[in-house]
Amino acid sequence: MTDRGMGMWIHVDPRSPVPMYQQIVESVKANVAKGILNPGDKLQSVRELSVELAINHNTVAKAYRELERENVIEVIRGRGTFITLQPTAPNAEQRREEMRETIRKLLIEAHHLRMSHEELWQMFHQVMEEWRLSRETEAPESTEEGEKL
Amino acid sequence: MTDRGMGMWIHVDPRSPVPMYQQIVESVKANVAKGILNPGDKLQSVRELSVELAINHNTVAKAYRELERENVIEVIRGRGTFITLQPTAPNAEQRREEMRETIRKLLIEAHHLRMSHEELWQMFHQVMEEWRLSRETEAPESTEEGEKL
Amino acid sequence: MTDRGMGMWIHVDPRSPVPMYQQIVESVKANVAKGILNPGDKLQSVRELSVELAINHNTVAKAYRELERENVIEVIRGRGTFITLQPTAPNAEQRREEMRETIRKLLIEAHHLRMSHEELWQMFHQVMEEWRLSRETEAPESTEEGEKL
Amino acid sequence: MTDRGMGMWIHVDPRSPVPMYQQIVESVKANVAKGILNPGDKLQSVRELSVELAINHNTVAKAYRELERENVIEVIRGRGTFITLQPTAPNAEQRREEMRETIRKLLIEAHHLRMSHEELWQMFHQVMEEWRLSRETEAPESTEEGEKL
DNA sequence: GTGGTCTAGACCACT
DNA sequence: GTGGTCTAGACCACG
Repeated sequence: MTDRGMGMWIHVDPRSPVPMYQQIVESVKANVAKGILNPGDKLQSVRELSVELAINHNTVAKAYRELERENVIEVIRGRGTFITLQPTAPNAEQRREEMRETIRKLLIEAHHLRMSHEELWQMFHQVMEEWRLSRETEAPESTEEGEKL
Repeated sequence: MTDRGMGMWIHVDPRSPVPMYQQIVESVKANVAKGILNPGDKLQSVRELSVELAINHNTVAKAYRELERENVIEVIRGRGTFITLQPTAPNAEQRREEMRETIRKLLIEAHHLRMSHEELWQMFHQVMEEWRLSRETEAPESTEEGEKL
Repeated sequence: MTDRGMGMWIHVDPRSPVPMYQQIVESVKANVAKGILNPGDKLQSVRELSVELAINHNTVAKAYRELERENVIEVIRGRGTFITLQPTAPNAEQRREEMRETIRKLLIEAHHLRMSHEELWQMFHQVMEEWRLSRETEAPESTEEGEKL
Repeated sequence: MTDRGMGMWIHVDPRSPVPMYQQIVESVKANVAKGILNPGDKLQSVRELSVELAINHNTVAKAYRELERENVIEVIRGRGTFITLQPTAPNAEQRREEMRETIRKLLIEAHHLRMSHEELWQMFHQVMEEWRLSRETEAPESTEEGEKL
């Protein structure tokens, strides 16, 4: 977005209880979902990203391996790592059930925060709108920078 | 719902990666949200519950401590533990923000599962309906069993 | 089978081109298939096995994680690692296709070793018989030693 | 099978975890086993094949070296590379033992996929039949195209 | 006690 | 240059 083309979009908080490798996984997936990272885009190498984030390369490698398992990225030997061209999500049904479970937890949390279903509904709506807007703003029409698959 | 009045509604899975104390916390909160547990209802003592679930009492104690911190239950010394009569949720604004963050993660996951926003919307709707129904079914009009505050 | 009940059945060759963590994975799966390790049996802890094999604990941990992903073992927090009671193999269809591919490679290799299909057939038969025999010999009727789930 | 006589039968996937040079080796051996390539047939030169596959020529050279080591092909200086006329497989006994080991691994995998020995047996049978059929279909009675040794 | 995460630094195979 | 594996040793959360 700013100086390096692809490289500015991941932040990791070492003090967070969520493991750093997982923060990386989530960051990459978020960037894909937002259209900041598109199929065929090249990611930084494990070592590059580890330097950028000032963390160990093993931690980045672990994140990349997990992303590969989820079919979000693919590794081309000796060339680097790229966003998968034809993504397919493994375990789709199981993951949908996990999403439902997450929604149930939101309902529980809403109850404890004394939010009505109406308010929760509005929150859904609002976040989805924000998301839609940010997608339109941040996603480049066509990336002219950065190597491609 | 069966033999003990209150006590049958918690299941804990030691195989789950989510810590057992947190499973208990979530179970209790779910029961409150569903109306199975109501303000003033008495909970089992730490020892009772630990026997019931066949787990270490420290684990149950940790869960109760967390629930107390969240103002879901209150301990009356010498009498026992009860669902808070006038619940107030601490850190409300922060927790609402966490809910928004959770919704954002759902949007990301939906993208990777190639779900449209329509479909996600339907999933929200469906889960909320199920929830409403189960509330009406499971929640006793008035609990006749079990000690009250 | 000799001194420690469960603990003698894994060997790992650090000079092999196949990664040590994968050798462990294969060893465990072989032991399960042979009936040496049965559902509910406890495995050595990550640290114990790493000492036994004189390798780093991270390597063992990686193997155990992979085995857990394949539903061969399950971790019970704070208690240890056990052979899954109700195993289910994920990605079954894909793995069957990989098996077919392996068989095709055997056909190719047989051709280059100038083996007739008849001879290959005999090799299959022979190995399966050996296997059946070793299962009957090595599998304990009931394990009296070692902790159980 | 189409335009170049010999040259269209190798596909290499840079995404695969198996090294590209080894994919080439396996491709060539598969073509020989299927009768698509026959003793005396000429292979493309290293440069030609590297252009065709759009990969580095060192990778192709490495594959050819491995094939030569296995006595599948032979290089005639100044004339080119040919399928060996009188193939002899080095390390035959060791390779047969590796085949047995592969079969053992299939037995283990079958167990974990909850396949009976019957089913595995059927899989063997089925793949061998498919193979036989494809041999009869694809193998030219006599190759009329392409240079010969 | 259990497994999970992380670091620092090494070596290797592949392209 | 790429990612993959391994070691040695540390810290943490959980039960």
